[in-house]
Amino acid sequence: MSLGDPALQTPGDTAQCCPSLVEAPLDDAEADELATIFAALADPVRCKLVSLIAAAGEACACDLVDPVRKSQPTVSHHTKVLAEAGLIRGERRGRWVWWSVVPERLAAVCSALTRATPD
Amino acid sequence: MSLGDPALQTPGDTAQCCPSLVEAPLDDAEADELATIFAALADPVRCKLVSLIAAAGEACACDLVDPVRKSQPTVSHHTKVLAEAGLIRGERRGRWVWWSVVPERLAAVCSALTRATPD
DNA sequence: TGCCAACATTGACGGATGTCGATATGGCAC
DNA sequence: GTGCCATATCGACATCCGTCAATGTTGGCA
Repeated sequence: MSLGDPALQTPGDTAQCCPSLVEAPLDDAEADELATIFAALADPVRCKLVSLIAAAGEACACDLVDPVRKSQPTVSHHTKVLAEAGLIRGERRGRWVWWSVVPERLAAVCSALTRATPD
Repeated sequence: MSLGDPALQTPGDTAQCCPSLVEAPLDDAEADELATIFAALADPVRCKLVSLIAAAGEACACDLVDPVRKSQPTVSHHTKVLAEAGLIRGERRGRWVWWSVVPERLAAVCSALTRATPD
């Protein structure tokens, strides 16, 4: 149970929406949830991976190792973190895994940042 | 030089805008810049602080310690991290410091997340 | 069946980060 | 001036996290 289970499909219980950062004070659980999502983006290698995948539409994992100049296990670790945050999604095709962004998830994070912000 | 200098005013060289995460592959500097901003939000205490300040419009530092149940030095550390990321801004009034969010900065982060995202 | 390629997992290491007590700084009131 | 209060900084500690070599697992191909 290595490739199939944890990160490849979008987790069923991960709502696309997330609590608003600016509407009302967060409780502990909401703060943890938001912090986890932001933590997934709080690494330059992972930012690069998202940008590579987003710019290409989708990207094979084997094409991500060279651009970020990290080892294959390191890249695999980072894609797992991003996938568990619901930001990217992987699909197995033969021996390869193709990654794509989850635009609704990115939009939900965006919404959490600005909802009810007084301009 | 404790209160005035580093974090209280918005740093002049911190642009409100930030590189897009999804338009094109990021170079090293852009990835570092974005990751730093997200890292500022990648802690549940800091998420709570932003939500408290945003919900109140502005908030005195002395009113932030109790809600997050952390020590005063810890809260001061977190507000400094948020201010250095340009997400909040502090203003000294007498003995107190009043914090407010920088909505343009939040909007810029939001924009980086969704710009050119195919929906 | 056996081999190989792509990807995931494990274990270990070093550096970064959250936390707090103690202390320093700055400002107001007396 | 002295004393007090709000906030920032420092130093130390424990924990978390990014990284890689080694290894495991899965899928295609001969």
